[in-house]
Amino acid sequence: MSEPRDTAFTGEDLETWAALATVLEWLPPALDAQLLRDAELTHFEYGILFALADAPDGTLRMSVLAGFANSSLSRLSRAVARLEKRQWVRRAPDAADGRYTLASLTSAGRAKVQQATPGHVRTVNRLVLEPLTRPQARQLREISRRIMRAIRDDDGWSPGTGSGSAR
Amino acid sequence: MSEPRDTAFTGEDLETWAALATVLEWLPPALDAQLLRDAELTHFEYGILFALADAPDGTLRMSVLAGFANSSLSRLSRAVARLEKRQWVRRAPDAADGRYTLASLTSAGRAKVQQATPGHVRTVNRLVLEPLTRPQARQLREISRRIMRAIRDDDGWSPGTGSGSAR
DNA sequence: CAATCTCAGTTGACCCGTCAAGTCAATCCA
DNA sequence: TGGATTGACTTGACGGGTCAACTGAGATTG
Repeated sequence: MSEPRDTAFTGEDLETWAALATVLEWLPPALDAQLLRDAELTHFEYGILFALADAPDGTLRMSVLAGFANSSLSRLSRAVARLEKRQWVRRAPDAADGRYTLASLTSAGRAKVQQATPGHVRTVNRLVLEPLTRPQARQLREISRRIMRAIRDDDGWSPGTGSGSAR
Repeated sequence: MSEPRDTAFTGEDLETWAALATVLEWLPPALDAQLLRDAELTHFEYGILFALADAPDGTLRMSVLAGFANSSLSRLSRAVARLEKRQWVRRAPDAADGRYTLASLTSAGRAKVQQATPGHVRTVNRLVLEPLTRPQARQLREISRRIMRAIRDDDGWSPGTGSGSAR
């Protein structure tokens, strides 16, 4: 009941893609909206604080943090600058090797994550997990992983490592 | 094997969410990258041209187009201005009612969509559809719809209709 | 022990999106 | 008929992201 997957979508595939595309478009803003409203934090900034909160001493090298946040170094640099201005993060050169920069959560920053987390978790549950049956959640995990793998294998494309890299 | 879904993720839910979050972060840039490389078009701009190409006379009111593109009117206005500068779209006030603006595909614009479509379709197939089994694709459609519904019902939140709208 | 290289991180220029304030045509009353 | 209103865009100011320099610390090498 369906055609070779190439230069045109079959009706079924088209609907699948349209549905996923809509989620891709709506979910991130919806998540951002909740965090912004309740904690004045973008999802990306929340992710930074959350990663730091889980790290020993609440401290991580910028480049490692960029890995956790799936972010280019330059994006991270600007985001951490914002968080620093709000006193939730501090930066200092690594005493052991001055090439690295260590980002650390302040205690105000730790308080912020703790305050922001429950609402965010509830939102993810409400918008993503609760609408699904258990088997669907399990499928979603597997589906997502397959798509991730496809993207990673596609052409060596992966989230920017930063800026440089002239090949 | 799992807990009440509230202030903390169970391991399983955490993995599901982490996997989906990664797709949310990687897939749109991957799609954009292909279109940008092969057609110098963002996914959003492509969507505009595509919607116009499907419309009678290749013409649509800006506000209707905004609906198709899931976009605020102001975002659309800027994007169409870019497409107009590249001669793929023309704008003119609706002769029948000067409050409306009609956006029309030029013939160069129609050629552009036709040239860009096959590569884009192939990319969506490669990154999303082909990695999945048929039942998974079907599940993904249902899962996406459930999430869409949850977002829409959440609090009346829906993609911005534009800017105005106090309240 | 300099000249060079490498690599982490920062920053300037620019692009795109949002929000809020215009603009302007049509319509609605008074 | 003319002054407010409504609704469809458009636009200025601004925030945040990317890319491509740039900076500066440590490793490498002659």
